[in-house]
Amino acid sequence: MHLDFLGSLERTQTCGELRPEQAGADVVLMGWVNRRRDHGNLIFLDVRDRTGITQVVLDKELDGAAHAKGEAARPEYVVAVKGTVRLRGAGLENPNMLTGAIEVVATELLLLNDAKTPPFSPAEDAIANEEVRLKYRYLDLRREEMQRNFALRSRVAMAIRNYLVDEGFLEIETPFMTRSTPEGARDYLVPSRVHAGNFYALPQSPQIFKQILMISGFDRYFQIARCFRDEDLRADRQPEFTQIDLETTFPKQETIFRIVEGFLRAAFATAGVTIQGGFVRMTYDEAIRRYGIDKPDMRLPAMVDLTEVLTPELRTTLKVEQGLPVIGFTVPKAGVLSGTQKRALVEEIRGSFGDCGLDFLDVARLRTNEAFQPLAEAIAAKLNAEQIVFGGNNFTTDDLAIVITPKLGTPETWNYDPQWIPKKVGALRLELGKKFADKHGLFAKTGTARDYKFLWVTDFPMYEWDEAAGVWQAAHHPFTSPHEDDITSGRLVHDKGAVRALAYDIVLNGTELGSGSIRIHRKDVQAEIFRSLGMSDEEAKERFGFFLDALEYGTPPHGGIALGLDRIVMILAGATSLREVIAFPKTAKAIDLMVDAPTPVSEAQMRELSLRTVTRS
RNA sequence: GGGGACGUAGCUCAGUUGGUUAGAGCGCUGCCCUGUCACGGCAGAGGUCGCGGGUUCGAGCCCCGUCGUCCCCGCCA
Repeated sequence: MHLDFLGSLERTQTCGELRPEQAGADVVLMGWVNRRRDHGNLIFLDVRDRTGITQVVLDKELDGAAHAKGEAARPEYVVAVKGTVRLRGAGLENPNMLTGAIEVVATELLLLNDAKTPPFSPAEDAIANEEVRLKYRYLDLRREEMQRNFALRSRVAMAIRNYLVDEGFLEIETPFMTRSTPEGARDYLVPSRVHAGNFYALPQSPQIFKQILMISGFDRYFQIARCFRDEDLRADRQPEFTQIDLETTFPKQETIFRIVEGFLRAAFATAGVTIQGGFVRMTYDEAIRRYGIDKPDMRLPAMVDLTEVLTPELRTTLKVEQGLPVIGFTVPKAGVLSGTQKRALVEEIRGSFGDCGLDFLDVARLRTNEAFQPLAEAIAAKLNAEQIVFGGNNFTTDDLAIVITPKLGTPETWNYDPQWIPKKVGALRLELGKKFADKHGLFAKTGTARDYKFLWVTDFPMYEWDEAAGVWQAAHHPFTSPHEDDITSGRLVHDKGAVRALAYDIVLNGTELGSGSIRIHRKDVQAEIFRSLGMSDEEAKERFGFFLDALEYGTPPHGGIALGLDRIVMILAGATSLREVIAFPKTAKAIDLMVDAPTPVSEAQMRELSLRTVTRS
């Protein structure tokens, strides 16, 4: 195989831009062979780069040398084409291609590089399995969909940068090698060569640094920052991920909300999406009560409390214990279920609840039984009202309604934690929502604005009770400020369970996009929080001494937020895994299949770092 | 740490009750073809049925173990 050098040839156009207006022009295109169609004395080469595909014609009669090279060309060869743009003849246009009205008649073809037959073709729509894609990531990334995802990611990041810079934010970098910060995840550690037995930690977030930057008087900081957390992966969780991290001095919650809403509108605009209307606000308590989760997916109707609807008489008929809570929800457009389908669904729901003391009645079934008609109608009316509030369609027989109530002989569990029932039912709501997604179409990635339901969840509890350890833990991180009146009222000391944090999450379609808070800026309040978490002064000093020192030198009120860039892009790309928007992601076991990391290191490297491996039992 | 799905040709998959020589489409190789665009025609190559063990006269199929990928729970403020 003879390969050509580029010589003095320069690319004049990309493969996606030629139009009829350029007919007659002499051009030079460079790219990969997407497909080759060989008709003997006439060969078509589709040449691809990231902007698109252009059809190149190699005619033996017009140019025998170019044609001969075209015979040798194979998919994924890298070529340079010198030729003339020509309008395609009548009936020969390809309306499916942006460049389909023209073709380039080659006068010279250079084979710049050959290519082994790839394990899968970047030109095909069908995608290979995840393992092969990740091993040959460079080929997978050549696919049009992936090229589009990363172009989108670049535009989104740029839109956010521009917005924040315009709002007076400074982009400042913070260290990758630092010490453990107070997030709750496991750290990735970096051994120190100079200080045997000591380790840096990779940041789980730049939390403390950005607060220090506020103390330093930078007023407004942001960073598109890489963060590292050594926890098990999910489709929406990678061990290293990117946050849009920001902090400002003298903020109200509203200040943060306005900024975030502003850059999200800008970011979505670059993807061609106009965010309609406002961002819904909801307290944590309301989110749990109505959705059973702290990140509600509002594309589905909320749960409704039917406790009052079940009158004592109905409870007797239905054998539902008096006074116990009853929760209902609907799955829109699930369709009228056959008896068999209903029985299967019943079994499935029982299975998902397991032996946990919840039972359910389904309205569709009740409707067929005259004795239960009043209940069915009451429930339907109640669910209907709820749907109208959220702009959905009216409840019809196509909609599946599920009503959950504790069983007779309920275990203690639900009684001891008032959130237990709504959380359980909320999980079922999502499960069924996914199960019938094809029917209701509410999760479809159509790109229309109404598919994006934004939500601020506010007033998270400051503390959560750690049953195992028997102590109160910070629900957010220990620099989060409580509501001012929870401090002045004394609740901070006497009623920890009721203390609300000035913490907020931004949620989109059931995904937590970001989380932030107004921080503590006073040393006395900070000390009180540490004390309330059972942390001694010595311990606080040991872990955060430098930060407590900084707090004493004129710390302004400040607060901020961090949003997952990967998740934002994932949703905008219509993808269901972060791997689709991270160029070189890791597998569920945190392995990079392309570079094959992690690996053992040499004995010499280990010795230099004063490390030895031991077998963990 | 736990649960589930998957693993058969380069890729996507089929493979019946355990029974002859494990198939298809795409891709690949060679030849033919001047208007294709998922080109077409003819011919051909290509298999450690993830790996190890077991049951059996006989295992892609059954059993045990193990590895890998994916999804979920725990975990991740």
